[in-house]
Amino acid sequence: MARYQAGLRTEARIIEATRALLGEIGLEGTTLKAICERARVRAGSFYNLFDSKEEVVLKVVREAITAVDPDPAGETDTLEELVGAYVAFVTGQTHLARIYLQIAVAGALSHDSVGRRVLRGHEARVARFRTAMLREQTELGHDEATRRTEVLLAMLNGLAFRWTLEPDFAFAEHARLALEESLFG
Amino acid sequence: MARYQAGLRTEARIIEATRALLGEIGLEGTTLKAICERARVRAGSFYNLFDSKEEVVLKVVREAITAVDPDPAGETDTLEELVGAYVAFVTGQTHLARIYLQIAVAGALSHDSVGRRVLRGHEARVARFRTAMLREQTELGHDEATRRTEVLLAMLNGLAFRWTLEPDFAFAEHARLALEESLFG
DNA sequence: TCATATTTTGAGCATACACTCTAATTTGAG
DNA sequence: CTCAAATTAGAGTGTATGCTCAAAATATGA
Repeated sequence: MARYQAGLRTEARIIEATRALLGEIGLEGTTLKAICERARVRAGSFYNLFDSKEEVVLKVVREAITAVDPDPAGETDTLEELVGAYVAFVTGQTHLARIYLQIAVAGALSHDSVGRRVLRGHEARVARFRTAMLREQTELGHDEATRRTEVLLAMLNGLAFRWTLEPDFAFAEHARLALEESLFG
Repeated sequence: MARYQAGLRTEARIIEATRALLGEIGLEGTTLKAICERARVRAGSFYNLFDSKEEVVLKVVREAITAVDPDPAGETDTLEELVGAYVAFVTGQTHLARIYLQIAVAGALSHDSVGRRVLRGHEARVARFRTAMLREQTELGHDEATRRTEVLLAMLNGLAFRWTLEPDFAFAEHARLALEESLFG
């Protein structure tokens, strides 16, 4: 399995091309031909490195699902920091954010394992946000905190969704202000 | 253009089949073959009634986009009624709700006119929710009401999105309770 | 430099797709 | 009942897709 440098570089180019296509054009437009053209590679080279188109796509999709939860090791986050991290991800990693939203809605229907993965990621996020919320509002019960966390995350996802429709939408501002004044603070 | 009954029934079957497939399997799985099988029709019959597959799909998609804003004539709605209508749509018209979310995220990227249509629908909804909000909280300025409306709608879309991942999710309850306690009341 | 492993090529394959065409059947108004 | 119009069937077309394969080109360690 020892590999040459050329192969590793090609693999990286293919992954990058797939990520860009998924984010810019979507699942439908991410064909093998498109990936190969963007990565400047012939089909044969592609299949020397990957078993199938699905393999790269899923690799990138998993990357996107994971990336929605940045710094998963962090234990001392405040709610504000967590929201800030989410905003930073969406506005920074545009491609991955778009892929995440697409997959979560469309991919969940078709590919079952992807749907489960998205759900697991969401549940982990709920747990992390809830911990932060309970630290700041100790009077809340576990269930009540869960409920509010779900609503907060729904709001963030909804704002990301809104920003997908119109890139000029002031995503960060809406998220920040809504957090400040609402029931979540 | 006078039509026979048989043709009208077939057309309805095709539309219904397309709607079901889009809602259950998604855009990717909604092939001509699948539509024809579900509608019990051969390809020839399909093309006797529609110019292209895209025509039916767009017809159903437009239907979904419009349906997200039920009772658009209503003038005396309260915020609570508007939220209730949204919840009723999502939980009642499952197929259309799923299609709407899919299209808004994925379709908006590919088919530009669809993206614009979704955005227009959203803006109309913002206007209607804002009117209701201003009626109940007269101290709010126009901009502040717009901002809060965007957040409220983002929350509703996000909860719908969440419910897409897990049909057992208590969508209606979360929406109702969040409205009651939050900054929107 | 040589030998071997890896990578690249590009023509080509099978399949699934959206769509067409003509002949046959069914409909419904007169 | 008649007959033109509407509908249907289903084999068939062209194209795009994901993918294969054998041979050529290139990289790496000794």
